[in-house]
This record gives sequence, structure tokens and C-alpha cells, in this order.
Amino acid sequence: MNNTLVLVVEDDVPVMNLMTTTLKTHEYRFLTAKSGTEAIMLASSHNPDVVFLDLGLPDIDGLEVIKRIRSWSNMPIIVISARSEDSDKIEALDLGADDYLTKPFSVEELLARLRVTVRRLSIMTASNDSALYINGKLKIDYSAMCAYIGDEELKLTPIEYKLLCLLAKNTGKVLTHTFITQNVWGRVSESDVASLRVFMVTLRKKLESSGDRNQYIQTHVGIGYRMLRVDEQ
Amino acid sequence: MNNTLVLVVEDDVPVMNLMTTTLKTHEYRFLTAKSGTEAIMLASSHNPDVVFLDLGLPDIDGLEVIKRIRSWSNMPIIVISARSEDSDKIEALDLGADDYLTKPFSVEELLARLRVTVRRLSIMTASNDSALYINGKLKIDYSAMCAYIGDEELKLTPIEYKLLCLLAKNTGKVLTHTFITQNVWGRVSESDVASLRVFMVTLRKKLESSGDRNQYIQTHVGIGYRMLRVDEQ
DNA sequence: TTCTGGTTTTAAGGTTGTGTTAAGATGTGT
DNA sequence: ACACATCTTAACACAACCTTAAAACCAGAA
Repeated sequence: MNNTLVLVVEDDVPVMNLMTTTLKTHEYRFLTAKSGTEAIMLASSHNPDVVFLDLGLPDIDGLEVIKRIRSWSNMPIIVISARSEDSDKIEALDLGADDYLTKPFSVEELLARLRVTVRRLSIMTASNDSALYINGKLKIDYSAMCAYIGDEELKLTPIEYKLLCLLAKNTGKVLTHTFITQNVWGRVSESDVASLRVFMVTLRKKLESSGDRNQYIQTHVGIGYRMLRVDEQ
Repeated sequence: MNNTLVLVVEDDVPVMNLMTTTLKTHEYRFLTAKSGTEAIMLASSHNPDVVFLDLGLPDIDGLEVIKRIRSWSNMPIIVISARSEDSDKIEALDLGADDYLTKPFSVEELLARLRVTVRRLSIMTASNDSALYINGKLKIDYSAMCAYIGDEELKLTPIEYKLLCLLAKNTGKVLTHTFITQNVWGRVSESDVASLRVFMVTLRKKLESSGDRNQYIQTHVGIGYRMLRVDEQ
């Protein structure tokens, strides 16, 4: 079973079908978008592992889609385009695309390049992430998606958990409001910052439960929040 | 100045020259190998950032070179080959190549794909590293958005922090009042210069806390301010 | 010395940002 | 449809921060 989630952005229905059936037969999970705005929304809300992006979209230019996604994420983007000029390739690659295939493309090559990308992702995550995060009494088991204070499991909602992980993975760094909302909600609107504040309250309360009086999360006025490394106690 | 080291593996001298002169003009550092065995030796001894690999080599098959390198390293390998069959591409990519260009290739595209690879490398390493400014006891961790005197963290307000960074990034240079206010407030009004003075007071006070008697910030009457480089003490 | 222009320092509003609560909206599973 | 959990939104008190003004200070020049 393959767990990779691919976002396919393509407005031409036959091509789209070709890609999705290919992905399906090779047991990839996938999402589809027929326009740039839809693509950006899905990319932010579902955080796919890879994006297949056609440049010729009905609404926004594909290059603009790359730019928007790159403003908040480094997710791999494989461009699949009918434009075969060198200048098009170079522009897309320099804007942040990871690969560029020209139509008509070979399905087998597409799959091979997808495998390259997935392989690279696994190398990156394997080397950087460890499954267990420990800071003071706080523990996070990423693979189990659980957090603990001491031995007691925290009952966190999905957003609270995401928020805690984001802070934990950046322990010591100040994260701006917009960075946080982009990574948690995948968008930035004023109201998200208000929500963020509410979540910080509940998250802090839960962290302080079980009599743990450590100050894990620090506020930076006008900027954002930071998770502190805490001494054992 | 570009610090990326590229290993170019190619037995055809004209093509080799094309690549090396291209790399030279774009200020990449590079090594060259004309055979598979030489390539493997150089790859292991110099640990290049990227490998350009021609598949048609006199001694070992290029695919074998990929296999050997992948047995101990994940360094990016960009294959450049005369074989344009899909099956060749797929085999190379599945053996561990990161990209595949067919000859004759566009120099500009090669450079663009090199930039993609370098960018990806920097993303992988940048996540943990933090850009650090050090001057006497003063430290600024830009990625964490924190400043320290010795080991003690300074509690700076947003404007104070911006101001300190601006001065630090221009250590040794005198910055005019208007330059500073433009960069901190994004506008220039008379009152901002008054505010600037107040901020200089508080900033200096915070820098002098913890008994650090270094004079970091110098006043230039009628002009502006300057951050001085300070001796260790 | 006194004056002058620029700077430092202090302190008092005024503005903005944050924590907190609670009610309403949304979603999910039964 | 219902109950339940979760999320969003709005409101408000409080804290942090910024601006402004005014006084003290410190040259150098008359």
C-alpha cells in the first residue's frame, strides 16, 4: 500500500483521467483540481506530498500557482506542460518547481520521476525527524500522533495537536502569527489569528494540567509565539 | 560567490569543456572525471554537492556508477545522456538518479536544474541551522528572532529588534536617521526621528544590562547612528 | 559666560495587541 | 434528527507597546 498523496492540477479532462487512473493503478492517493484557485486551496488544506501541475489553467497562470504555494511551503511540484520552450522550463524551475515534463509525456517516466521525489522525501524525513520529541515533561510521539505530560496522555483536538507539533518542531524559534496560521490552516485571514489566540489558551491549559508548571509557550507581542526548551524537573 | 561543488563525469572532451566553462562562468566549483572508476573515487574523496553523470563511459556503465554511489551516499545525481529512450530514463531514475537530461541539452536548462538541486539542498540544511550574528557579547539568531548578551536573552519589542538587526547588518557603517526610519517604519516623518531617539535609549539600556559595558552603538551628531565591531572581552 | 542645536532621558497618554470567556456555527458519528 | 465534540467569532478587560512632549544634558560658537 502506497501512502503518498498527490495533488493533480489539470483542466484537460482526458489528460486528467490518464493521470488519475495511472495513480490509482499504482495505489497512490490523489486529489484533483481543475483550476489554479482550487489547486491552491487543496494544497493548503490537504498538504499533499507532491503536486502535479499543468501550467495552462483557465483562471490563474500556472507560474502564479507555483509562486503562491512557495510562499508558505516547500512541497515538491512537478510541472507538466505543453510548453516545451527552454525559457518556460527555466522560469518554472526558478520559481520553485522541482521538475518539468513536457506533453505528451510518458506515463512510465512520470511515475519514475514521482518515485524519485517520494524517495527524496523519505530521505529527508528519515534523517531529520525522530519519532519522539521530549522537552521537560512534555512528550510527543509523532508516529502515534499522541502527546503526553509525564505519563498522562493529553487529549488534544486536531488543530491543537498540529499547533503543538509545529511549535515543538521549531523549539527555540519564534514563529510569526502568519507562519503558524499558514501551516495550521493553510491560509491567512485576520480571523485565524483570533482563533489562534483561543487555541493557545486551551493548549496552554492542557499543558499545565497534571500540575506541570513549566512555561512551554512564550508570547512575543506583535510577532507570534515560541516553544521554549525546558529544564528537567 | 557560489560555493557549490559539482562533479562532472563525461568522457567526451568537447561536451566536458562546454560544461566546465559554463560552470566556471557561473562561479561554481567543479571536479572532472573521464571514467566511472575515477568518478566513484572523486565522489567518495571530495563529497561533491552535485554530480553530473554521463551514462556512456569507457569503463563502467553509468548505471553501475549510480548504484555504487548510492550504496553509501544520497548526493544528488543529474544524469546527462544521449540515450533518450523512456526505459533508459526510468532505469536510471529508479537506480537513484535525481534528474535526467538528454543530449543535446540546453545549457540554460542544465543550470536551472542545478539551481533546483542546490535550492533543495539548502532547504534541507537550513531547517536546522540558524544564521548567527556575533559581536562581542552580543548575539543575534535571525532565524529564531532572538538576541542575547552572553547567554542571557534580551527581551526586545518588535521595533527594538528590527532596529538592532538593521544596525547589526550594517556593522561599521553610519546609518542616517532617515535611512533607519525608512527601514524600520517604512516611511519618514519628523516624529519618527524623535521616536528613534527614544528607542535608542531603551535599546542601549538593554544592551548594557548584565554588566556588559561595551559601547555597541555610536552616535553621529546630525547624521545618525552606527554599530561598532567590539573586541572580545 | 550664555546661546544654540542636537541628543538623551523621563514620563504620561493613546494605541495596539493579547488573554479570556462565552455563545453561536460547524461538523461528525450514532 | 440528535447529541457530542470541535471550531469560529465577537466582546471586553488588561497588558504591552509606541508616540509625543517636555525637561535635562552636552557640546561647540559667539
